[in-house]
Amino acid sequence: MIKEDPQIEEIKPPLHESIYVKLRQSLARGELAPGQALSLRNLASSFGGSVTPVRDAVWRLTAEYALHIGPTRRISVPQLKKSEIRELLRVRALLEPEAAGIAIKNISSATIDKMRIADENMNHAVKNGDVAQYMACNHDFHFHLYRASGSSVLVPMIEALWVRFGPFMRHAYPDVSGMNGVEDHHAEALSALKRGDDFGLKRAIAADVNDGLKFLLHDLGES
Amino acid sequence: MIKEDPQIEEIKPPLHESIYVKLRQSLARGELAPGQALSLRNLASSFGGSVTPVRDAVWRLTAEYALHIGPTRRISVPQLKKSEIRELLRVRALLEPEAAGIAIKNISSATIDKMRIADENMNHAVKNGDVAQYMACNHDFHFHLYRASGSSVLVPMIEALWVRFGPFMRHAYPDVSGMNGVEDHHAEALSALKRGDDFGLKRAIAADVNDGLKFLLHDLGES
DNA sequence: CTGGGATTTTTGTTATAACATTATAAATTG
DNA sequence: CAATTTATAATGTTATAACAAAAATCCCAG
Repeated sequence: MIKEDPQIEEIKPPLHESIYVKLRQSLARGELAPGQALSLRNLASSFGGSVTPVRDAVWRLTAEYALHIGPTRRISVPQLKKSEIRELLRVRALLEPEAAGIAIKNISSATIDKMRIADENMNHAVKNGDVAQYMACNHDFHFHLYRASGSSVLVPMIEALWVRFGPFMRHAYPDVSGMNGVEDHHAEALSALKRGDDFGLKRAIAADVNDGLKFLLHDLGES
Repeated sequence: MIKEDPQIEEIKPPLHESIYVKLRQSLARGELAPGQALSLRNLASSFGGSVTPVRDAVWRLTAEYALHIGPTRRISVPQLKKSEIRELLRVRALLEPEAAGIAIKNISSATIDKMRIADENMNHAVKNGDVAQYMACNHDFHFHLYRASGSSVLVPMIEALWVRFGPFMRHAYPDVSGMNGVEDHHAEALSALKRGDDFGLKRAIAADVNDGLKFLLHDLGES
C-alpha cells in the first residue's frame, strides 16, 4: 500500500513525552517554587491522562535532579543548598566555556545575529523589570551558542544544569532591577565571537557564569 | 503505639528501585553489549515483577543516557559515536580533577589506604588478565577519592558518566594485556594525595582520564 | 532458492483497580 | 486548652488488561 503523503510522516509523540516536556519547561521557567509538593494524581489531572505516563515523566526528571523524591517517596521541587548552588555553578563554569570553544569553530553569522537579538531583548526586559522575559532571553542567548557546538553530549548536560536552577532563580530574583550595574559579558562574548577569539569567548562565558555566582551568593549572605 | 524495635527501622525499597540499581550495575560493568535490544516484558520477567516498575527504572536510565530509546521507541544499550566518546572523556577530564581538588582538602588516611589497596588489586587484575576485576578496582580507586569530596553534585554526575562508558569499555578492552606499558598515574595521584599537593593530584587524575582517551581513540583508529 | 506480501508475535503505551504507607483532620482525653 | 489518639483522606506502588504500532515469521508465487 502506498502512503498518501509520505512527506508528512509524523508519528504522534506519546503522552508521557509531552508531560515530560511541559513539566521540565515549568521547572526551567521557575513556575514551580522550591519545596513545592507534587502528586502523581494531581499532575495526571492537570495534564490530562492517568498516572502511568506521569510516572514516566517524573522519573526522568528525578534522574536529572530536576525533581526530588523525599525519604517517604513524596515528590517535590528540589531545594538547593548553598553548597550545591556553588558546585552547580562551578560545573557550569567548566562546561559552558568548553561548549563555547567548540561552537566558535563552526558558528554561522546567522546564529550570531540571533544571539545579538536575544541580548537586545534581554536588556529590554531588564529595563522593563520583566523577569520571565529576562530568563527566556538569557537562555536563548546562551543556548544559541552552545547548540552551535553540535555536541550531543555537552548541550543536554548544560541544559539539565539550567533546569535545576530554574526554581531557585525565579525566587532569588524577585526583580531584575539590581542587574543593571553588572558588566555586560554578553557584549564581550559577541565581540570575541565575531573576531574568532577562542580564549576571549571562553573567558567571557566563564565570567558571565561566575557573575551569577557572586550575585547569588551575595543574595544568600556569603562572600 | 510503641514500636517494638525502633532501631531496625528498615523501610523496604520499592521494586523499581532495585531494578534500577541492578540494571545500572549491569551497564556499568559492561555486562550488556552496545546496541543490544531490551524489552520491558523481558526485563520484567528477568527481575521478577510487572512492566510498571520496569518502566520507572528504564526511564530513569534513559534520562541519564545510560539507555537509548530508538525512533520507534525500542529500548537498547547506547552505541557511542567516536565524537561522543571524545566529548565524554573531555567532560570527565574537567569534572574529575575538580572533585579531586575538593576531596584532598578533607580526605582521611583510611580512605587513602582504601585507594592504595584498590590500586594494588587492580594491578593484580591486570597481570591476571581479569577485565571485570580491573574495571571494578579502577572504579573503586577513583570513587573512594571522589566521594571524599562530599559533593552531592559532582559525584552523581561523574558516576553517570562512568555508567555511559560501561558497555563500550568492556568491548573496547577484550583483554587488559596491553595496559602494562602505560604510566601509573594512580601512583602519582596517591603520592600527591599524601603530600597534600592539590595541583599534582589534579594533574594525575586528568592524565589518567586522558590516557584512557588516547588508548580508546587508538583503538578506534584515530590520532 | 528467492522476494514479496500477509499473518502472527512482540513491543511500547495507557488506563484502571487494589494495596500499603504516609499525611492530614477529627475526636478524645487529661 | 493542649496533647495524644483515632479515623479519614491522599499518595506512591504494583499488577493487569486492552490497544496500536512495529518487528519477525511464515507462506506462496516466480
